[in-house]
Amino acid sequence: MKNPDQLTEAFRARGLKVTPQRQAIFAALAGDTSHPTAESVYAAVSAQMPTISLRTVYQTLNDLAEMGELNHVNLGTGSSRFDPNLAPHHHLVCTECGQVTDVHASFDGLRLSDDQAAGYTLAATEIVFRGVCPGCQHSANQISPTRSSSMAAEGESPRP
Amino acid sequence: MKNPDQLTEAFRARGLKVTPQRQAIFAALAGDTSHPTAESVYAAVSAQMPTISLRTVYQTLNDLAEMGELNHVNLGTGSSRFDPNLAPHHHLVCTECGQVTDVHASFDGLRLSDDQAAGYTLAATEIVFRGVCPGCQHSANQISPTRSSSMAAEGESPRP
DNA sequence: TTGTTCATTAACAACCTGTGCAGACTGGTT
DNA sequence: AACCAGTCTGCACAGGTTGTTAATGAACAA
Repeated sequence: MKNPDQLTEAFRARGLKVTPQRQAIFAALAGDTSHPTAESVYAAVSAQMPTISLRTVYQTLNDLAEMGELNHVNLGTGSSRFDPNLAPHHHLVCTECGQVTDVHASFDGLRLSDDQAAGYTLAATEIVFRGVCPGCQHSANQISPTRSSSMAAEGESPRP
Repeated sequence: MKNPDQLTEAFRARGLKVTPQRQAIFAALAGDTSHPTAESVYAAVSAQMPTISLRTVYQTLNDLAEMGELNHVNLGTGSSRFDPNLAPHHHLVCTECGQVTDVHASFDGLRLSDDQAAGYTLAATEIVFRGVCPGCQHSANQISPTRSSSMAAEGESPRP
């Protein structure tokens, strides 16, 4: 992800204003590798700027995604996640808690033949590995003898 | 997907009753390769059985998914889709209309090394190819000179 | 056949994620 | 300083999905 100053430039270059709210969001995203949801970005920014609205966070994240400064990923965990990591990579998703981990690996041979492509104009290929993260493996062993309810926590702390 | 009779058996085996509603849903799913949403299953079944409730459709689809007779897929098209195709396969998703097409191809070399797996216990690997389907390519050329609004139609006919 | 248990329906309400909107406000420029 | 396009906020609302409740009905075991 670009650093906050670069994002500031990118906004200015497009005639978009650089407000304190946006800067706070840029700062919250910088170096975040947790694939945050809009809610969790909101939580992080709210700590510094309690008056910011969730609406603004959504708006800014969408702007960033539209500008290509952020990837909008949907991994079936219930809410969209935003990935500041622009390098090509794939994801490992915990089926229990929804945690997402980057997989830095490139896979060759993922090209579709013409008839497999069924006439589609291909734009992107995403690979999602699903499994149980180390944390949930432990919880499963220690606490719950049966299968814990799947993806209840979304990998985030509960909202107030 | 198993045929309706096999699903009937599977339900009985679990002590679940086989009601006309459930049978109608089984029948609607058999041979459906369109990755229907709950709504569209509801629409199909309603044609035969107008009194069935959407709630029952959701219930039965979830039951089937829980039993492993159906895959619950979320491809970021706005609503969950249900895939009766149990054979290992991947998906091609239209970024414009949300249409989903199966890709019957197996890709080797998709194994993660231990450190790439980051301690996860891996269960599944999904590949999603995104692009524009033939239908949307035509519409884009013929009707709208600009980019049509993305995924508005969900690939289904509008609801009454 | 009967009885029990489970399923369905209807009509809501609730929930969650995400967006539309109106009006107040402000960054950046003149 | 003043202006205006662009922003922010708060609220309402929408879409998808699930929970509830009560009353009715039907499957299936005995």
